[in-house]
Amino acid sequence: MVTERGLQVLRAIVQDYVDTHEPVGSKSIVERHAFGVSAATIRNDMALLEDEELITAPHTSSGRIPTDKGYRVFVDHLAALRPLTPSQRAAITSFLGEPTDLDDVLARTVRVLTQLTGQVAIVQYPSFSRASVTHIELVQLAPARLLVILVTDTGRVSQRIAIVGGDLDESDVAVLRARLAALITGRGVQEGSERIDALRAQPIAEPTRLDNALLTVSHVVAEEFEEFRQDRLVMAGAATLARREQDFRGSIHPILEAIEEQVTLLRLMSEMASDAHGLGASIGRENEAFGIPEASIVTSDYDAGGGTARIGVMGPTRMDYPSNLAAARAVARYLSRLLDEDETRR
Amino acid sequence: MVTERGLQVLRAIVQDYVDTHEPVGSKSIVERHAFGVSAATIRNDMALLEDEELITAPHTSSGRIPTDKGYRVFVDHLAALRPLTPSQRAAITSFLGEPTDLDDVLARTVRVLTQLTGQVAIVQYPSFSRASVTHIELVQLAPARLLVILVTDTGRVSQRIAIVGGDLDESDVAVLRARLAALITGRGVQEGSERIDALRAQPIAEPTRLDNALLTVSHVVAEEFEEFRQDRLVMAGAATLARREQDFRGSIHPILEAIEEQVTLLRLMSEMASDAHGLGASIGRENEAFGIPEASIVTSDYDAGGGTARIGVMGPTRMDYPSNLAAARAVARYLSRLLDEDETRR
DNA sequence: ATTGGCACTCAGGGCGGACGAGTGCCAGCG
DNA sequence: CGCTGGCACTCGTCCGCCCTGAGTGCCAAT
Repeated sequence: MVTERGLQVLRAIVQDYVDTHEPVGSKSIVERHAFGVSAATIRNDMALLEDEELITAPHTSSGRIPTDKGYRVFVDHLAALRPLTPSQRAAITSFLGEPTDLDDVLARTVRVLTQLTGQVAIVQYPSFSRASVTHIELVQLAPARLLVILVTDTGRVSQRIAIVGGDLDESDVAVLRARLAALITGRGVQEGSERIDALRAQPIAEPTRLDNALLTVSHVVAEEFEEFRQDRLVMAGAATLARREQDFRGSIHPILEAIEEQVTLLRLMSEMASDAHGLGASIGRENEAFGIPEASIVTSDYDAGGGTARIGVMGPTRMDYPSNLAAARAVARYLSRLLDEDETRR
Repeated sequence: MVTERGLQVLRAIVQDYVDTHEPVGSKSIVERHAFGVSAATIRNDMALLEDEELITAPHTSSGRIPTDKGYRVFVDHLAALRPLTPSQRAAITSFLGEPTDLDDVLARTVRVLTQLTGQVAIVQYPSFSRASVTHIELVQLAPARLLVILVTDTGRVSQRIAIVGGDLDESDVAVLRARLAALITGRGVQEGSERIDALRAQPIAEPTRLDNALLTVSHVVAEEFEEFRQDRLVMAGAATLARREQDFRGSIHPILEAIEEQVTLLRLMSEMASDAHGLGASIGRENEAFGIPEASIVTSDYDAGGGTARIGVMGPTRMDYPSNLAAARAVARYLSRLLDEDETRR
């Protein structure tokens, strides 16, 4: 059984290892931490920790490094979030500045988060599945080309081009616009999407030119709804990975792949659990199914327009969890407040 | 003076070095290439090439590697583009498939290019500075919030939110829309931008509520014009860099930085010269001012809506120039054709 | 101009010993 | 019973050494 002091030893090992990037020996622990016991005692504790697979020795006569399980115990029970420095807080406020639109806010957010942590930062877009459509607009670009614009109450705008079969005139477009508006404005994404699908499924005996156009456009609208339903990510800080090359034992290739793929990370971010404070962590091998078994991600939930989404930090398993969690939480809080103001002002 | 055979030796060195990633010795040259002379003769030629700083020896008794200058001579005088294999050609057509809008086409393009070359691919958006505005649309999201949408004849759509001082009703929005439309539809980006600036500079003695709103909105329009004037890039294949880590002597950090910065690469891509065939290359230290002295970029121009833009491939100085140039050219040609069809069909 | 020969250089690999950080274990102590 | 100092042991790392081999530059001969 691991004693209370044993856990403190684990904490010390995690902290020192993250600090120095070198296996931690019993002697250096008694030097750097005031345990009030001798190195031999620490060694006994370490033997127990090793039995529990919380730490491991890279080779027989070397210090110990935490296992993934050790990190897990550390973040769950031992980590006290490291409060941000005043200058870090200042950085958040000044960086985020005056927001214009959602894209802009999130772009700034991801930059401030990578700047604070020195790691790859990830920001999940608020889920739009609960959003509702406030406007649909058709703009005729050419006789047979319509720009289809959807706007939701969460501030997201999406546009897509529809190429209809035959040429339309202005009144045709007006008719289409009115019909679609009646169908989906004020509806939630889910409901709107269903109504569009129903419309498209409905067989028409002798479709007019306009019916065909309506079908084409509603196909495009369905695609846009599909896009709404998919969450999106914005990321920054990939360049910081190069500095941490040797932290990823294999190579940074899987990480860069994951960044480029997005979809994988999206799933990972969505599936992670978060605690009562909205914080979460997924450590090392826990991410194996996502192709990045040597990376950890810490996340913090934030509120956005009724729903909730996540921001996170991705780095080597051997990252500084307390600092990164604290940074994510601070930025998430600020972001929630910002979006809330935005909401009320709207 | 470097002889004709000397240049052939340079070509052999470049080819073999790119192939093997190891310094090339005189003996291996006579083995792999049918020069019909002895190794000693090749050595004499190599000594001359070294005098001209076209090749260099990493250490006293080792084979030679090309210098940046050597690569330059190679691409300018010695490189015959390596034709694509049929399966590569097939990949281009099948990947690009049926285009929907510009964003989509370019996203596919960049993916096919990174897939063909195994390097980082870069696609420059067509320049919109010669484009003209076909539509301006205002959508009222909230009493004091307008979504301002601009559409150009090159198919680009931009949207931005304007927050006006006071609340507006529907007729107010209609007035604004009409005034702005009269001002800029049909105008080129340059001219439209000037007219907007003129409007904003015009002093108004007693501005009405609507005048103020017009000013705010036109400010947003000016920002959108500014965005049009800035070119954009889309990139892919960053993950391939990890495989090539040791090719970049220092680290891949500067490359990742450049990818994340975009602005630098944009300038680099814009400033590069291209030859009569629309091909260009910027090699190693020639990119020093852009922070990536160990990378090369090869580009090919493509035609898009009257103007011309570039696609390119970025990789280590020691890249396979003939293949990459050929791939860029093939994709650029296909892209030009695609956009041309698109244009005529519009 | 080309070539075969030859002495020379030097990076890289393998080997062995010294070093030292760190461990496990044990007997003794409070 | 937990803690401690001591001690033998392990093993990775560093350093110097030598050897090998690829490759060079130079030169005299053709």
